[in-house]
Amino acid sequence: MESRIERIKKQLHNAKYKLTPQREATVSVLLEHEEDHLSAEDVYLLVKDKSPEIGLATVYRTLELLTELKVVDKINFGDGVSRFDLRQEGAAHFHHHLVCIECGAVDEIQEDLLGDVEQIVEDRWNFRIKDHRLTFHGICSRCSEGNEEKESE
Amino acid sequence: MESRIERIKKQLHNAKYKLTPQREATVSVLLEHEEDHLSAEDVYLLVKDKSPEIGLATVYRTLELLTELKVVDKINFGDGVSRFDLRQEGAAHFHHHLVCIECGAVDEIQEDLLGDVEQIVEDRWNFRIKDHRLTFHGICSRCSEGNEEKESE
DNA sequence: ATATTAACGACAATCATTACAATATGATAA
DNA sequence: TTATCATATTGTAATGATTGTCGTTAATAT
Ligand SMILES: [Zn+2]
Ligand SMILES: [Zn+2]
Ligand SMILES: [Zn+2]
Ligand SMILES: [Zn+2]
Repeated sequence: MESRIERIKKQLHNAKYKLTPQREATVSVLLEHEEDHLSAEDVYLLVKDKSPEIGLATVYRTLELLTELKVVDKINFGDGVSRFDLRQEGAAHFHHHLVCIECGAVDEIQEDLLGDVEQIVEDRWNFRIKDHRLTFHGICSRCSEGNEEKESE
Repeated sequence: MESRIERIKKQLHNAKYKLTPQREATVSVLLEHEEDHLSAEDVYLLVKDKSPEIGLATVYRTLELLTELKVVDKINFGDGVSRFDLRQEGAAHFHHHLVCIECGAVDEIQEDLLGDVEQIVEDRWNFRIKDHRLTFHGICSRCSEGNEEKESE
């Protein structure tokens, strides 16, 4: 079976784009950091390790392109920077996020969970849903476990 | 019964802040545009009509303060600016949004709808939810009605 | 080899947001 | 009243993320 990067290459070709060395380096950084939520600057710094001559503008352009092709999703957690998240292969919808207001950790929820809600929205508001963004802000399991004793204060 | 602005004034006082004329002008602009989703710049321009001497920095600080007090919620629809939305009085949670990718309209969903989902997230992920952001992107009712005939093309 | 064109890299420009320094306002104490 | 202190404001400078420009490069077609 072909690799993930091969399939992304095909997606690019279908849309008449090439997988240049810079684009390949960028995609491979994203693949190596699938768990993370990197900003453009983060990606740039990581890509520079492989391809020191790459320019920041190219990274921005590549991320924009990948967003357009829905290879990545662009998301904003409210801290002034856009972050880029590889879309699960074949996933119809973007996954959800848990942002901890204590430690800043960002966890993912791959389960859809919104099926019923989306049905209601489509029906009651007559709105044709194409995409969504769902983020919960709160206290992650690690932070609340560590501080259980403080509850009684 | 006291007015909305009176109650906001009390909230400020409880937190040891004053409702200065500039803050009052800003809040009143927000009240007059409850349906809209204004950026800081938008608010600034509107407030200047009432108080031409107000500074942009003051508007930013006031919006930050109101966000802290949960009088307004700060939201980002992915177009590079933060927008500010008066929180429904007494609402436990922030309302949801429908963003039309055709015409750009932003509609609101005041219903909670997420009760079950939040219960699942709290239980399965052991995450203590404090707030959320839910936005659907798609085609609004007005845009899909107007273009029904195009479906058959 | 020459022309064409997509893609690059370096750097300038833009735009939202924040930081700063000087001034004003308002309450409190001498 | 006058001095003092804290808070809030203003205009402006600085910052930081993102986008635009432009001359160059690299791959492809003629
Ligand atoms: Zn945490
Ligand atoms: Zn994610
Ligand atoms: Zn529309
Ligand atoms: Zn709203």
